[in-house]
Amino acid sequence: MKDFHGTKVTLEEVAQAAGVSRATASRVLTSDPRVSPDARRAVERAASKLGYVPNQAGRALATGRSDAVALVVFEPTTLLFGDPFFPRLIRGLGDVLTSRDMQLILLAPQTASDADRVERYVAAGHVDGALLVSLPSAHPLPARLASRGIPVVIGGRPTEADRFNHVDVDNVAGSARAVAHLVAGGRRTIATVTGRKDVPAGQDRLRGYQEGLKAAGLPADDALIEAGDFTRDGGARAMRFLLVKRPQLDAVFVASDLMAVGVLEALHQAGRRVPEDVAVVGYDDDPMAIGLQPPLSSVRQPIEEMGREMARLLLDAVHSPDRPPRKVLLTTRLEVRFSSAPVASKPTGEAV
Amino acid sequence: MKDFHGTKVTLEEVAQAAGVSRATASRVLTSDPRVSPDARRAVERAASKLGYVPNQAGRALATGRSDAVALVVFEPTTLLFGDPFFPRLIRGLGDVLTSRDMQLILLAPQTASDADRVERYVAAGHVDGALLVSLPSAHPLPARLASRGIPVVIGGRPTEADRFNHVDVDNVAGSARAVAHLVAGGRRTIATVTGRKDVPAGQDRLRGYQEGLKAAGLPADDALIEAGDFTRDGGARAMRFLLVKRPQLDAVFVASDLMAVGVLEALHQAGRRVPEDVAVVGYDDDPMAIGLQPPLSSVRQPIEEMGREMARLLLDAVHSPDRPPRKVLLTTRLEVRFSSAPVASKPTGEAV
DNA sequence: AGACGTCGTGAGAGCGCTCTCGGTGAGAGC
DNA sequence: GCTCTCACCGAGAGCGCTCTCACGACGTCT
Repeated sequence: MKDFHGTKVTLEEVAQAAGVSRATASRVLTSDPRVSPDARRAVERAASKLGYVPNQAGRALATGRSDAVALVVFEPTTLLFGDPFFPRLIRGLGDVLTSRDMQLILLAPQTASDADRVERYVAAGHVDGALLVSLPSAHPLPARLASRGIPVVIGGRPTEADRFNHVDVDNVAGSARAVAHLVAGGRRTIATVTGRKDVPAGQDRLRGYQEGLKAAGLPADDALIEAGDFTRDGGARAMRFLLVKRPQLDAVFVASDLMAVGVLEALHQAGRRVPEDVAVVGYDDDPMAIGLQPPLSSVRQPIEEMGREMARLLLDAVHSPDRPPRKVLLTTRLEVRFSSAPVASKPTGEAV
Repeated sequence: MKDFHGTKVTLEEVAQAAGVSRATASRVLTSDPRVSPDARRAVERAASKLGYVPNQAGRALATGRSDAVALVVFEPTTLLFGDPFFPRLIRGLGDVLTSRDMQLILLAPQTASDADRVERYVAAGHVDGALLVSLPSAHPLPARLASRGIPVVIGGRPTEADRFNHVDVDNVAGSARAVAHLVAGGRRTIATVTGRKDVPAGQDRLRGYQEGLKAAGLPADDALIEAGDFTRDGGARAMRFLLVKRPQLDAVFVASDLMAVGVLEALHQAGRRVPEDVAVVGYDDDPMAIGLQPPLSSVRQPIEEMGREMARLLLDAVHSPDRPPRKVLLTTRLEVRFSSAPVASKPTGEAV
């Protein structure tokens, strides 16, 4: 069964060993049904005896496909590896890709020249299509790839939403839901620490917050909005500003759990109790949320599902290139924990 | 300059547009010096005008090389993405790979069948060689790949150390150094929380601890050794056991920073002050070490350098396949912080 | 002036595979 | 007994590239 050679085995040799032509051997290996059981068995035995593995380059050249897709992540590697988002996304992608025997290739361009490399890499036919995530807004790459006829799927909301396949999480609805929950818990002065305003997720979560307030009939107040940057320290800083500007606030919606850690610290330092004085809801449902003091309520995104959906969209696009771009919107779920427990004094049932 | 077509451009078309033969065009693109300036210019202009990108499959088939290497990580994706080791390793690898215009392909086999996939992937010529890290001991993959004539470099200490190229960090020396530092700080009853005994790093760090004690003339005491598992909770548990078995201990050498977090928690809960009552030194110099209470002394490994060295070894092996396996041992550095400050009462200068 | 590089070039083979096309033999249908 | 499927198979083209080889055009040396 095992091979003990150092030299490459070709299909020709397998065919010879099996006593058939190269064409028949190829048919067996591509599981073409038009082969007799005898021939099939002979080829399979010869292949396994010789330790044959089809040469990827030859196959790719003949078929025009590579059976691989690229996941292009526009994020510094340090962040990439710290962020629990990616293992979940990759698991989702893997679910559908491995079932179709396709490889996932991770590319993390760090610089502008890296991005050019990625374009060349993809255009060179290394992969059959590209999945793009955390794409800076108005980045030229998707249009470039599309102009080369390469299937593309974007994770998140792209700038020109209609031109490309994309799957997004409904950040607006998720955030509005979080605010509604705070309102239902008897909170009335609800602040927010936003994400970066230059990324769609940041924008959408802010919009959701505003819509949530409006839906509850609460007044908009710009002093209740403070910009964060998706970092822990940024969250702490924003929270300190909020406490100065609006000391009477009784709840905060934070656009990411990482920032929420900073928020909790700042509240603790300021002597505010959570959730008695101030309720906090985060976003992302980071695994650490459950371990925080107090355990953090958070909006959970269906990341695995997002991965699965992205992979499906891409495979469809590879298979039928002329299909118009599609958009998939996934819904979130609010994980309620102690950090947003209702105020004890005031009755809960006022709203919702 | 920009292209505006959806169809693939071939070298033939570039050659035609430039008014030269395919051979000359190819020479330009492979930067063969034997081309006249005129022809070179013409080809370059035609290529950029048509947005030409060489087809990888064609090139690979003709050259037998793919200009890519695989980084095979035997680790669950969740751990992979949580571990600060990998971004540092990848940065180091990238340093030398990108300078040679080679791609890094990340493979993270999760199951036994995934490992088979990896073997096939590599054997199919997708990559010119493989870098293997956190390889379970006695895993068959390196031998399998080697028998196929595929260059391999292992990160860490492989089971059959002499058969394969590998680069390792001197865990023994690093651990011994940490113990020496504790001794120099006036500590005399030094415990250790080990890593997993089934991985080389765990074994070596324990050995370094033992050698450090012996070098200082301190007695070996098995009750001062408690097995951890490289997790935070495992560290806390091990520390609690140690406190029961040897309440008089005045220092702990912990085989990883993550476990050290648990150790610090357990010590805090037990009412021991760090470093006044118990000094602690960790391993890995995780970025969080500096943010702990108190800031954690830790053994820093030259991970980036390890990556660079691995890449160099692999490229050498790709270039000259018959070279015998080489071994590179890298040294560590001890980052001294407050968690291992010397005891105030006893004078420091007793040893070293 | 002839012999001998050197330089730039094109023709063409060949890398390992898939896939179309045409052919062969066995069985079904008349 | 003849044709007509139909299942199976082999020959061979061709995917896009690199690289060897041979060749013409110069320059140089004797």
